[in-house]
Amino acid sequence: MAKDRGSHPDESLTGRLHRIYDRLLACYGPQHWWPAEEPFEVIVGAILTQSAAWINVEKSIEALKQASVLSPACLRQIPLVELAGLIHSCGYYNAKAVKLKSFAGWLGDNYDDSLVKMFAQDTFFLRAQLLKVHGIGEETADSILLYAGNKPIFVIDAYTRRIIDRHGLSPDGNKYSDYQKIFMFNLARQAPLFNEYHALLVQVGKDLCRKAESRCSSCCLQDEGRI
DNA sequence: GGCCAGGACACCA
DNA sequence: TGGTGTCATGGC
Repeated sequence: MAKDRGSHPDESLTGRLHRIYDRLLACYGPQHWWPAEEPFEVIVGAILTQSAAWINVEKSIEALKQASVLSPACLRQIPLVELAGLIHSCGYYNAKAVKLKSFAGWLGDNYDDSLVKMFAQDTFFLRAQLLKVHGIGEETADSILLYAGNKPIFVIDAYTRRIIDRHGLSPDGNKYSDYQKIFMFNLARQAPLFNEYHALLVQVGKDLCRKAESRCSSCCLQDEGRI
């Protein structure tokens, strides 16, 4: 699967993934993701955080709470322009308002606004259904399944790709699913593990971006290979 | 003032 | 199938 195992060619990919995880956990500690009070808030956050900084997403979610519209029924009912105004801070507000309404409409039509019913579906069937909803792509669908539904699906984002590439673990293909298979096929399929692992990858990815360099002498993974 | 942030979609070749 | 433009604010 991987082209290159970096500086530990004899070690299994599973072993390397576990070692990276252990280093990150020791360095950053538990991340306690997703930062939300309930599953529906996780889903709204997953849509709003698309290409946006989380700090700005938090402002939008707080605005939705203050306006008492953080529910599927209210999101369907509120005028589009008004909804866009509430989520102004996270950018792409017009597009994201449409996306929120699309999900709320789909949830009402298919599951009577019940996330319990929704998550009772087979995980991969549900993933396929979510991908048909306007505004929900692979990363957002997987974030919903993992962080709102506690399903063992690994989330791949730009940070994860960057870390994998820099460790010489790049898959043969460049598709989302190619990167996802690295984790799904080489780690135990446990939601708590996938939850913490992805959160830690985002954290170290942010650190690397702040340091604005591909090789980071102070990074806790520096002796793990090509970071 | 420029770049980037926990993407997705529409359009085109 | 892959590349490109668009959506857009806020912080550094």
